[in-house]
Amino acid sequence: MPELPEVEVTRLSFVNRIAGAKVLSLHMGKPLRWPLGCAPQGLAGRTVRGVRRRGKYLLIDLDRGLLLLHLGMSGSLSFAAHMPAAGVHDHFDLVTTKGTLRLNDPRRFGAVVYAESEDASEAVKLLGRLGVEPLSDDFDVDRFHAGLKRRKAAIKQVLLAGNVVVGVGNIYACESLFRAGINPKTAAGKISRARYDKLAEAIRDILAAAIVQGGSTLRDFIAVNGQSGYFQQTYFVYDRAGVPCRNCSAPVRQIKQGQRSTFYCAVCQR
DNA sequence: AAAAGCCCCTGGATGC
DNA sequence: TGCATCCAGGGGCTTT
Repeated sequence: MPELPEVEVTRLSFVNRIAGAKVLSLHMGKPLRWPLGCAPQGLAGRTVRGVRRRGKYLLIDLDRGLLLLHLGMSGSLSFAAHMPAAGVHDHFDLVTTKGTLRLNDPRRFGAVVYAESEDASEAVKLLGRLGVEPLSDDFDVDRFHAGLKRRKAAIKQVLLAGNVVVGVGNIYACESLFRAGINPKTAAGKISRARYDKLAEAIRDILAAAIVQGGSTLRDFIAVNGQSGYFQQTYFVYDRAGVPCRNCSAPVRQIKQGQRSTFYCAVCQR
């Protein structure tokens, strides 16, 4: 579920509370996407230095090593000084001196992986192929445009792949392409520099606005503070199949691209 | 190298 | 009410 804004809102909600805490214990429930990659008891005594985000991954820095955490489709984190007993979908608890960080993930597409450093193979395997951060200064339109010149795949799927720009999932890909007026089926290499300008701006604006609004609330997403997001109230196309386009009133279309639903307006997006 | 398909898994919505 | 089917915020891996 969680795309970049939801992951970032999650990070912001507990980073200040967990920083400086000492790890007391670590507990795993049912298997997640990958094994943890170390003995859980081996992390006891380490200190949490901070929490960073890279794409949709959260990086929990310890005084030695780090935990890479991914929420998959249905994962959510909570942090509390007094955590209730684990439920059936709670599959990871990091118990610290300041509270417990818990991953609830019904579908278990999420992951928690330990790596000795960001350069260790376990980390490189997950982070190495990731594209540029859309909210950083590195997200440069010239490179965005140039890097996609020879790509024949549909722009929607190029965005989703995450090896050019990270963090743009199904919702924000649909919304960004609508904002930029680009048909999601257009080959990435056939889009002009001027339109990439609009697309980059749309991605930045929409992601930033979604973070400010607390992310999207879908089936599973609730931020750590228990507040749900409000971004979904401003969808223009996502999950609006057949509903009149907010801009031109033509019915929003739903198609499949690479086993994922795409929503778009055939009039506004050409 | 790039593109397309295939999975992993559970639960909610819909339809008969 | 019960049961089958479809669909869902991701993304690594395998196959073309």
